[in-house]
Parts: sequence; C-alpha cells; structure tokens
Amino acid sequence: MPSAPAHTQRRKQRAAVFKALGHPARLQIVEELADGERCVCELVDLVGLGWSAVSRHLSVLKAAGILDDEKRGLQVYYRLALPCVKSFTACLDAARRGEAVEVRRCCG
Amino acid sequence: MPSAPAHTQRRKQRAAVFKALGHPARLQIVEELADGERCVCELVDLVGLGWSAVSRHLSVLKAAGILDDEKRGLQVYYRLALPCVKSFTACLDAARRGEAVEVRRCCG
DNA sequence: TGACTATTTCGCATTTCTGCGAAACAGATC
DNA sequence: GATCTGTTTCGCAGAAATGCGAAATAGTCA
Repeated sequence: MPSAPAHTQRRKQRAAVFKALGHPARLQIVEELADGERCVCELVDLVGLGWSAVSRHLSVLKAAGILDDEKRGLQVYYRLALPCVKSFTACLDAARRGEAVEVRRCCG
Repeated sequence: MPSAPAHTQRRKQRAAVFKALGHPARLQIVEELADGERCVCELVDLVGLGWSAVSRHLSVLKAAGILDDEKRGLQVYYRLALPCVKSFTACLDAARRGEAVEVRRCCG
C-alpha cells in the first residue's frame, strides 16, 4: 500500500463534510435550508453576518457537497444536497436527550 | 431573552460534534472504534501520530459526546458512544457514489 | 516505598480559520 | 453602453487548532 491509500483520500473527503458542518453559522445555514431553498440575501439576514462571511460559508458547504446552488434571475439560490444531514442532527438531539439511540436505516 | 438564546447554545453543541469529526485523524479514530473498543496505545499505532496528539484528539471526541472511556487495569479504553455516526458516514459514501439517498429512519 | 507503565497536560511554533470592508464581477434594466 | 443589484473574491488582523517534546499524573507491581 502506498503512502496515500484510497482510505486516506476518502477519509479526507468525509472529514471535509464534517468540518464544513462544524461551525455554528454553517450549521444554522443548513438548518434554514432544511425547510427549502433560500437566496443569499435571505441567509445574510437569518445568520446575522456580513455578505462576505456568508458567501464564504456557503462556498465551503458547497465544496463539501452539502449544498447545491442555482442562479435564477438576479439571485443565487442554495438548497440542501444531502438530506441525511437532517436525520443525523435529529439523532444527535435524541442522544443528547438521553433517548435510546437505535440505528435502523439512514439511507436507502 | 439575553444575547445567547437556547437555539444558539444547542447549535453550538451540535457544531462541536461535527467539528470534532471534521479532522482526518479523529475520523479515523471513530472508524477504528466502530468495530469495538480500543486502548490508547492501539490507537497511537493505528493513527500514526504521537501520544500527545492522539490523547488530545480523544479528549476532543469525548468532550463532544462521541466517545466514552473507561479505565481498566493499566489502560484506558475508548468506545463509540454515538452509533449513528456509522450510518451517517455510510450515507455520505452512498451519496458520493451517486446512489439515491433516501432517508428513512436514522434513529429509533 | 520506589521504579515502571500508560496516559494526560503544558508550552511553543506553525498553520489554518474567521469576519470585516473594499474591490471585482455578472446579469438585468434603462 | 451606463448603471444598479446581488454575489463573490481579495487582503488583512485577530483567534483558534495542530503536532511535537518535555513534564506531570495515576495506577500497578516488585
């Protein structure tokens, strides 16, 4: 096995997904998008940061494959590309509440 | 409500979980522990970092609630406390492979 | 008690991340 | 074509994370 096996590469990509979600502002963005797509201007209001910060957070999330974007008219709309994020955060909350966390199926 | 509402607090905790998983070495640790508990010395070998680095990674994971530890004999054993991490990473891999990602149930 | 083993904590240098304002850019409208 | 709007990129300063070796800690065994 060479020094950078496939494992390592895949792990890096997976870690990038977690890293992207590992920031309160980005997690909030994902939460907002769980209900449906939003344009950047709406997210700036919701998150309470400047345009540049929100834009970079969005690009991080998109680079990780968590979001998709689409330019429509004058605005850019972002939407959630990985629905399982929702169920995973639900699982985290359940675990935090001490409920029995029994995994059945996450993704078909 | 003061400047730090409950939402914000919970989001921070959730983000801490993701942040903890957002590092290749920590993700590898979690993967190794998915098969069963391990002592620190084994993890040092598996991960390929120094003792201090591994120890701090473990404490980060434990602080986030992802791992549990137990001192037994001369060694400290760590085990996975959040099984849903496994199904979530499986979901990520499925999505990466382009398979239909259909969420059914993550946690009981 | 004293040596030994397994693990954690400390201090430091290096790197990475964050958020801001200014500037650049793209597309729509006049 | 000029302009206006929505969004991204750039450059910077401050904060946080990373990994290392040395030192500290805790528990075991002679």
